[in-house]
Amino acid sequence: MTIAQRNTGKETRIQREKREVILKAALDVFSIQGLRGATLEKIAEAAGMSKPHVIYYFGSKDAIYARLLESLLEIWVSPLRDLSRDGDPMTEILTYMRRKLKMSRDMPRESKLFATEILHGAPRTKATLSGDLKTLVDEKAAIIAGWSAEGKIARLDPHHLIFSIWAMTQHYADFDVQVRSILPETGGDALFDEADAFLTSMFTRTLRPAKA
Amino acid sequence: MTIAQRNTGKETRIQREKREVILKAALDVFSIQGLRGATLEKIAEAAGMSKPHVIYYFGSKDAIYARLLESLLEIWVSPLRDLSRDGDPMTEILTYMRRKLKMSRDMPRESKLFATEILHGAPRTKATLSGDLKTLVDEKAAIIAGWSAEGKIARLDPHHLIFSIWAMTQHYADFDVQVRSILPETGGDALFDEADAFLTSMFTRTLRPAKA
DNA sequence: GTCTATAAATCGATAGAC
DNA sequence: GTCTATCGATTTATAGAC
Repeated sequence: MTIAQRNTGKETRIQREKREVILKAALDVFSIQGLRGATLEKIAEAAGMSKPHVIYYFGSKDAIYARLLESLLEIWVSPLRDLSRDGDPMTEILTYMRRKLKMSRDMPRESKLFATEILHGAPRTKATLSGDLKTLVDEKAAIIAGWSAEGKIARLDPHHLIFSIWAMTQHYADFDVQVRSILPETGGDALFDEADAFLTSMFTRTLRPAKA
Repeated sequence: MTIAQRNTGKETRIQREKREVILKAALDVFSIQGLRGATLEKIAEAAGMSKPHVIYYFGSKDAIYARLLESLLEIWVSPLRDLSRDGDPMTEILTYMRRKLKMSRDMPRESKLFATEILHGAPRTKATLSGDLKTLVDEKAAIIAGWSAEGKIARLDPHHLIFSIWAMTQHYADFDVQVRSILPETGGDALFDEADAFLTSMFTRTLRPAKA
């Protein structure tokens, strides 16, 4: 009997640490190979334990994948959640863009995992997308639309503005292989410094209200 | 013995049509399920023939996938190839963006196939990315840099400008499930009309040269 | 060329010893 | 809790009849 089956909600420190080692290893494998491309053997090897041991802690391969997605979702939307009606409009939006860009820099595997899930039709997350996520995006889009109406930023579709921030920041994580193949060798975080400068400039020009 | 093995280069009209039926079916399956998620059985079913028949025409599942990628690459970069030094800078770049957006609208499966390949590390295309594609992008980036230097468009990093066009146009194809989950029901091509308007506005403001 | 039947390999999950 | 050994299901690919 696996822990997953008889678990009553509590777990020891050892158990929690084991789970974290497995989740970390699984993220490495899933983010590059995808759900079907990843095998229990590769995950077990990356985690430094045997296949049955991995199953013992999570019950199934799908359960690991689902757990990863679930724990990722809240972190993933937190920058948008922090966008506040009370701040300076331009600062709020640029800060949101920068936080998303930093997440792409610091959590590329998480970004890829999420991208693969949506790319393949989001079978596990579709309900969340059209539920909680839509609610959050609509709420923040309304704030941005308000700023537009007040003339504090340019008039533009707030939903597509949010999409554009997602697209451009996540692009540097999801398609890093392509980006780095084309760009001259940029050591370390230089790529993201360049991206920050470019995106800051682009969104500043896009958002600046037309002269009255 | 399969056709793939004894093929000497020539093929009949019937054979070509069969291959195209299989490739079309394979694109449907691969683009949603990925390379490992797709099975020969699903491809055969979508193509209306038996599993061994599919193998008979292509030799292996991987060969179908590789062929799809290969035939996609040239079409995929053709809009960038057409960007001309001799045209009006703003028009050339906006036209490029629109052609990419139309490709996302009309060829979403191809976009997803390519996205998945790169996302998973581009094991089959990495050489092309850092070879032919890099050469092409560098060449077009130099044209854009020239326009910037002449003051015809704003000063900005031409490579990242090209990345931003890729990111934002392909986003509507690759992550359509997410986009459509969040946006109010927009029938048919309305989504892409909205995207066109938004991106035209965004890139116009970004590219407009600062007043002298 | 096209099929049914099946071989061969892979993989997720389980059994059971320790 | 952790392992080795292995089952059972899935899947790619082949054999061989027609």
